[in-house]
Amino acid sequence: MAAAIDCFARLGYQGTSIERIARAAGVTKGAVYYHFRDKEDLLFSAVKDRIGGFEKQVLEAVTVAGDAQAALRRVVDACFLHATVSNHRRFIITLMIEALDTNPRLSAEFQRILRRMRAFLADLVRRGQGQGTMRTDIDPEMAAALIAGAIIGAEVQHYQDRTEIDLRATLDATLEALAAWLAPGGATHGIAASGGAKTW
Amino acid sequence: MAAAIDCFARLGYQGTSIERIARAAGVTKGAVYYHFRDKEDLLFSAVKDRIGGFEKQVLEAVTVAGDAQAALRRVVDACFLHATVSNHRRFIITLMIEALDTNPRLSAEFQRILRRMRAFLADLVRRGQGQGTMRTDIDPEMAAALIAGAIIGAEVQHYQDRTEIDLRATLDATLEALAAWLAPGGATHGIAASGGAKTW
DNA sequence: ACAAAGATACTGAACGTTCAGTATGTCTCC
DNA sequence: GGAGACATACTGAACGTTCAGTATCTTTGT
Repeated sequence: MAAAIDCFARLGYQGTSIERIARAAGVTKGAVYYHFRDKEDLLFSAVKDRIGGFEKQVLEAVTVAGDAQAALRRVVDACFLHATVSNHRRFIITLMIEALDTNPRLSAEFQRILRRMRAFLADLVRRGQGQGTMRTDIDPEMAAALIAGAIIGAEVQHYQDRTEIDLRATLDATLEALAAWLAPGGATHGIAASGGAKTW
Repeated sequence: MAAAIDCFARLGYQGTSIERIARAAGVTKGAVYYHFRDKEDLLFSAVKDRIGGFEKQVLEAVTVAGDAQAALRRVVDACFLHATVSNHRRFIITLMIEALDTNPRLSAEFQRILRRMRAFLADLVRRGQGQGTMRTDIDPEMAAALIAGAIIGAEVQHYQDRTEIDLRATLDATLEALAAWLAPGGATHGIAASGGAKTW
């Protein structure tokens, strides 16, 4: 299944043949079909088993903390980790885009994953707003979409151009930019931020 | 070729059969092979002819202006336009990701496209810094990567979840966030919602 | 003015290959 | 010796590609 995830992440679902996965795993096609009903079963098993596990790990590793800004940093760190040591993040992005109009069921699965991610990030922003460390005139849902988008955008560019886009540096800069935007005191219109503002 | 771009953008290169393109164009497979040497030729022609045209149009539409912030807004607007009225933006993103490990030549082409885009955005930031409307302690190249990433991330999420991610609103919020980050003197200014030029 | 000659745009039917899926054989360990 | 864990050989369908043939325009010679 690790071989499958790697192949799917790099070549896409349609670009990966069962035989290729089998060879990468050091077995033959028959072995694959012994463990999985068909190609789609292998795909979904990979998504639920590994990607679901990764997602859980990321979210759980963060809910412990108190400071919203620090938690945001840890989310980004977790994404960086799973984008570099394994191919889990690229798997999600690649398959997500490929599945859009070709596999409605898988696409719905990824929709749920991204929604959970955004809901989690929105909660994080709400927490920051409650703590007074984040602007209150920003919609948490929208902030979550921007944070998720910034991470995804950084990853996509990194996968496409590893020599020009250093993922670690780009994600750090992304965090900095998000912090500057989310920091209280920069309200454009509406409610002024509450006190205790501090950059970190 | 319009039919090919639409199919490629939605189903990917490997997910699109020549016959599907032909049917979408109201002809048969033979007609496609009369105009294009092979499937890859069709793909590259589509990239160079249409996507290159879009890119040119975006860059030209912006170089006229003086205000860097307004120019940034127009870049985003152009991306929005080509993401909604045609499928050009989705074509780029979909094919870019699919090509990474499956079509080195195409991947190099997209690498050049993204690099041009970032170089252009970096120049834009440099202009803003020269005008005193943007912070000078930010690396223009890095800012360009973040801007491009934010746009790409917004688009990806929109394609994946059109009901939750409104592209126009998300891009507007992205602009606002970028403006808050890029604004000189810490966080004092945002960008006014939609509307004409603004003094900074 | 008009027909012969050729270019252009396309059709429909093949062909070769790839690949998901299946059926059956083989080995190993309890 | 039988069941689990594979390997091997094969099938059917889809797909990229080629090609002979056809219809419609365009040019040219008389």
